Amino acid sequence: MTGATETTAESFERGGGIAVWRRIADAIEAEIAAGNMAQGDKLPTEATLAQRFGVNRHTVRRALAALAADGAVESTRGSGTFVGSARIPYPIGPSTRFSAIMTAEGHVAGAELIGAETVAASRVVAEALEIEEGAPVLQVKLKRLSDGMPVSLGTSFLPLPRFAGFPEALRAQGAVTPALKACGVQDYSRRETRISARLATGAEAATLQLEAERIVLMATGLNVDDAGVPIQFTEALFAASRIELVVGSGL
Amino acid sequence: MTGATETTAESFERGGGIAVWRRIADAIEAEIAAGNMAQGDKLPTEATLAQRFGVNRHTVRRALAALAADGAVESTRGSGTFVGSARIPYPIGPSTRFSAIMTAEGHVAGAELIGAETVAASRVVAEALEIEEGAPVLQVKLKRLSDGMPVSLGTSFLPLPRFAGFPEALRAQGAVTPALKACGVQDYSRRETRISARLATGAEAATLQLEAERIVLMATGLNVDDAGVPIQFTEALFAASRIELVVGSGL
DNA sequence: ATCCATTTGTCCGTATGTATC
DNA sequence: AGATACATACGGACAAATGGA
Repeated sequence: MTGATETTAESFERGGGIAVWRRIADAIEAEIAAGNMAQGDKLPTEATLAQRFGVNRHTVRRALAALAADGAVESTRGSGTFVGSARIPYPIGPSTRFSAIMTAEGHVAGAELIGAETVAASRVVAEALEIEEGAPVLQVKLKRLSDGMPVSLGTSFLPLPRFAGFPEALRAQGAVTPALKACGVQDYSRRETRISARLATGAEAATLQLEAERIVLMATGLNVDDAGVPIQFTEALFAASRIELVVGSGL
Repeated sequence: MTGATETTAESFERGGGIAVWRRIADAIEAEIAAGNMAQGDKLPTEATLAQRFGVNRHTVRRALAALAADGAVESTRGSGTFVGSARIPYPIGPSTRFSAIMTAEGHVAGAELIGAETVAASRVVAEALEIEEGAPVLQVKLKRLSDGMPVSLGTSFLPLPRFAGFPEALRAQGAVTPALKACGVQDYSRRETRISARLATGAEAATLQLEAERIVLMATGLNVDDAGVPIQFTEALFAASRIELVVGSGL
């Protein structure tokens, strides 16, 4: 941050078209991108930055919040603000297997069943699974971990009665693929994935161990068995600061 | 918003574990998701919401900012805050042609060349294009429009001297595919795409006609010609509020 | 075309809570 | 225990854009 210090004393005045906090955010980001700061380096304190840029501490906070949203920096109360770390690549394709992906990347994969209940299929779910609206479906929520850190929060809908035994099998096996196999699905593949991005809700941020106001990538998709029959409509949430989705190649 | 009004008078007190602004954001979002409000409907004013939830106007503003980041709501100064609109699906695959996608969706496509200059290849670009670091490459920036509204902001790197005539061809043709054809590329395909999400920088927000602090989807990828030779390393930015990326099927 | 009330946008200052060191 | 540092919320002031009178 030393480079920007001297030059910015006069340049951050109010009313210059672009908001002051935005210019400060861009300045800090540029400093990081320039390679002046490495992963994990501690930024100056908010008070210091405020003095440096000649603004109120809240104006600096707004800039830091923008950078923290996508993981460029990470703030820890009582400790400080630090330069964020790189994202784990996460392949998306016809055959996406969480455990396989993570172990291939050198991480320890894990899945934790948060909840399983029978609900009536909404219009969207019914259309995807090619069943009637209102028909009973199994809603499964699970959290996926990499090295103990939650990376994804998934909500799946599976048709009943075919997958009535799925939750128990998942609990016993600890992973989705073998649990599906226990329900008679030899193999399955992803037909379509839709990717969007938004901010995490309060509950989502809590389960993903994210601070508030963090960006999540939302991937919704449909899995079909080897006969082409829809078996699972999924919505997976990824912390944008930890994950990067990879599409293509021979996946 | 009428449903939440009566029940929330007492429930938004400070110090309840989750931040007040976050609970307000979730409450408003739930109202919208419940279908009580349609696209384009006007929300109550910030002052009204503040009074309703029994908090300061700034606390409401923080909640609305979170909802505005991903397009759930849209605020206009002097006018008010409105429920946002749906996203346009954007297929990503081996053969992604912007014009074709947009016209198929019933929109009028357009591309505007923002800038073209010769730069030295960075490490990342050089690796992707399989050339030497520091070798001259053509950097092309272009804005893509759908119905006059900017939807994507792309930065491409093309090897030189092969594509020296690309900018002129693009200006003449108005679209990428024919411009590449003018450079001798009969056909090309996408080898890999990496998708991440972050907040737009000040400059990006300006060119995309986005308010500050909006989420963008970033898709970086490599295009290769029919001989498998890398011809274009691209980074495309999409406004998350306007676009939803679609992967898969027979694309 | 002008004025004016309304409404959102930006920034400052202050107070307090809470986690870390 | 105390100092430090980030998190949340309040209040005030003014700017800028809108829209109706």
